[in-house]
Amino acid sequence: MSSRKILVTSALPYANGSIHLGHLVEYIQTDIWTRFQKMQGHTVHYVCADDTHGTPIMLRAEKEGITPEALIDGVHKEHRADFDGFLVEFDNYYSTNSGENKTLSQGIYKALKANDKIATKTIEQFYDPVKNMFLPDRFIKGECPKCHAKDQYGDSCESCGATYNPTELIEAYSAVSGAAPIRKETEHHFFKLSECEDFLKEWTQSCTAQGKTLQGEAANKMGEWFESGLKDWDISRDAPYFGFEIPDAPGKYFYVWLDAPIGYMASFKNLCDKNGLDFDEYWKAGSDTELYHFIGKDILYFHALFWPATLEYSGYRTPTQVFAHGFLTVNGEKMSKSRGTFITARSYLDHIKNPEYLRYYYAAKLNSTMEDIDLNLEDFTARVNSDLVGKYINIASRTAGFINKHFDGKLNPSRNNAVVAELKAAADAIAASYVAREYGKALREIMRLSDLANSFVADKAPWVMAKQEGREAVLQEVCSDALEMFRLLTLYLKPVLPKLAMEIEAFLNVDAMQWSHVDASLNAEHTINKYNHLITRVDPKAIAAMVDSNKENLEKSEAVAALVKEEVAGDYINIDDFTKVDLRIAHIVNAEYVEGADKLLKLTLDIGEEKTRQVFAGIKSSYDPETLKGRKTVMVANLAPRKMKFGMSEGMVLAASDGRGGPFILSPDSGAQAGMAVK
RNA sequence: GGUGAUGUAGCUCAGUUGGUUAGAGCACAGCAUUCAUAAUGCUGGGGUCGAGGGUUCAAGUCCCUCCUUCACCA
Repeated sequence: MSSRKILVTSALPYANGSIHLGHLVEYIQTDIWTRFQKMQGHTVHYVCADDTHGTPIMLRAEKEGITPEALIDGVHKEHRADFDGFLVEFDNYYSTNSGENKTLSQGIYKALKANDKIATKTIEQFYDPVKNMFLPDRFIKGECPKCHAKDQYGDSCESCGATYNPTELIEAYSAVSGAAPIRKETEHHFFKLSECEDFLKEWTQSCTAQGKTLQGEAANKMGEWFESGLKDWDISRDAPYFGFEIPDAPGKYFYVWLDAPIGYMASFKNLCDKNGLDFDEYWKAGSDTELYHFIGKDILYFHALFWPATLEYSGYRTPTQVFAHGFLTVNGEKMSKSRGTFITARSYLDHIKNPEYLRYYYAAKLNSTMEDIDLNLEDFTARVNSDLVGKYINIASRTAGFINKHFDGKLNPSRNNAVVAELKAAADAIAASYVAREYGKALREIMRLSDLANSFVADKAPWVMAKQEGREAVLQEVCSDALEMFRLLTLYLKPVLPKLAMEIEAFLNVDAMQWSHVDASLNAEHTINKYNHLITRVDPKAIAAMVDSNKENLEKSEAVAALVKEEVAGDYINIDDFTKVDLRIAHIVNAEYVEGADKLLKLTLDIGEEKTRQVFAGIKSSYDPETLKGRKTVMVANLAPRKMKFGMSEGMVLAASDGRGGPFILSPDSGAQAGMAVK
């Protein structure tokens, strides 16, 4: 067999949250595929990385009071541990916030520019005047223009499902600062996707030696997008932004979706540098190596349009195939925090422990289409227990004892067992199913074969032979044949159950299984080790506990959210919203003018903490600093610190104003001491 | 709203280019078995294949209309 060179990727998880069972569909799907290809003897590299850039990460880090780098470092460790826990075996798991990625992204940008595929255009965008940043749609909230639900996101209404532009929101506000966003012009960089239509039309319909580039459904979807016309792709964002600066445009950064897929290349580059692989062999235009991307159907647009076009026009090879899968539902419904079905990888590992149950179940459900798959928890228990424990493991469990006890572990199989022959004959069909990502089909066939094996044992009834004089040879033969069947079934299941397969290799005393070992056999005189029970049944109680614990985490916040929703019917907030604001009595230790500032005074406030707080307050028009010194007032103590032109502002003092005048700062009655909470 | 998908036994799903009485696993019932961490074998009950129309000697499969559920809409 000729060895192919294959590079495989899974989509990069965003470094903003934990891995959950929905993510795992893809990683398990990809991992099974790569493990299968490796068993075939091909050279396979499976790379992935954390997707680390963008506004949400920048803001979350700020909220937690850490640097974005510290945030993504922590998440990276967590993600790695989760993937390890589910036996997802990356050859390299990297980060998009890497030197390699920066170099590649900038290089690709320059190449696109040299190819006249970059344009600049001034656009108008929402801007947060308090936070001094442009706001992505999802950070603008307001009242739905259709159903008038409050607090809806800038792109669509969760209440009535309407979609609209953020400009249509009523009383829009920034989700970051709460300020009313203003519209502001800014220059953005665009990738001229509209000029790539001919190439993309051809690419999306193309076919390689390995099959069609896109699944049928995906190609249909492309057709739909072509029909509505390709628009240029906005690839820049303004500072502040956590990402890579665009080489010739200070203050402009690459949009996270530009450098994320390049992260595939960067992760591989990093692997090449570690292992002495040839990067160019895999990525140069016209490379005869193979490149496969596993993705969710939601990001098809990025991987079937932007990505191949980016590669094509920057002088790299394009993907061999893009494989999109559907989403996960749990018990037939979208994963839900309140139902406890929003299950994190960690929570599964804590409660169910064995990752191979889930790998098996997903595999049993997976096919090559973009259909959603359902994790039905009752079905999960029944299926894993019946298939894995009842059928498959049972074959060894019911025959190994005889070999260990009566023959000291020594085998003596028959020469031409019909069932063994049928199992071997199925190898090609099973392999074809794995290649085609029809894992469900592969497993159905494997379970059919398991039934045959059990049937064979039942038919021969070795337990009867064990009690009869002079039938030792037949007993040994029957049990040896059964174990040979078990060996073959294990080999077929190895891509799905790698850890169990390793344990069985040790039990059977054989080398690490390769697909070609189908043709081998457990020979006479081969000795197996003592059989220890290999897996136990799923405990329904553990499932219930897992669901409960996921509910628990969220009950509070969900309940509160539900409450808020009800109570906020008018223009009210509830007490929980109010208590989020930490108001304190502040003693004004010092107040001074700020050079260069028209409206600000710099206040030094004592709120009973070790250090005083520095706050910039826009009250210069009403107060002489000298008159403020020594006064007491009220400040918001838990407002996120904000970097201003003149330094950090670590809070906000309260002041009243409207058209009739102001601002007037507040004063507490005598007796209030610095640091007292106001509520 | 537009588009794409989806709807087959109580549950989870197979059903290749239309071709005998629509299949599997689980669950359920009966029998057998007792080697196997209650596992296994055999048998059985259970479906007007979302609804209605049409094409055809023949439709779960092709065409039309409607309904359900889901996703996507950069």
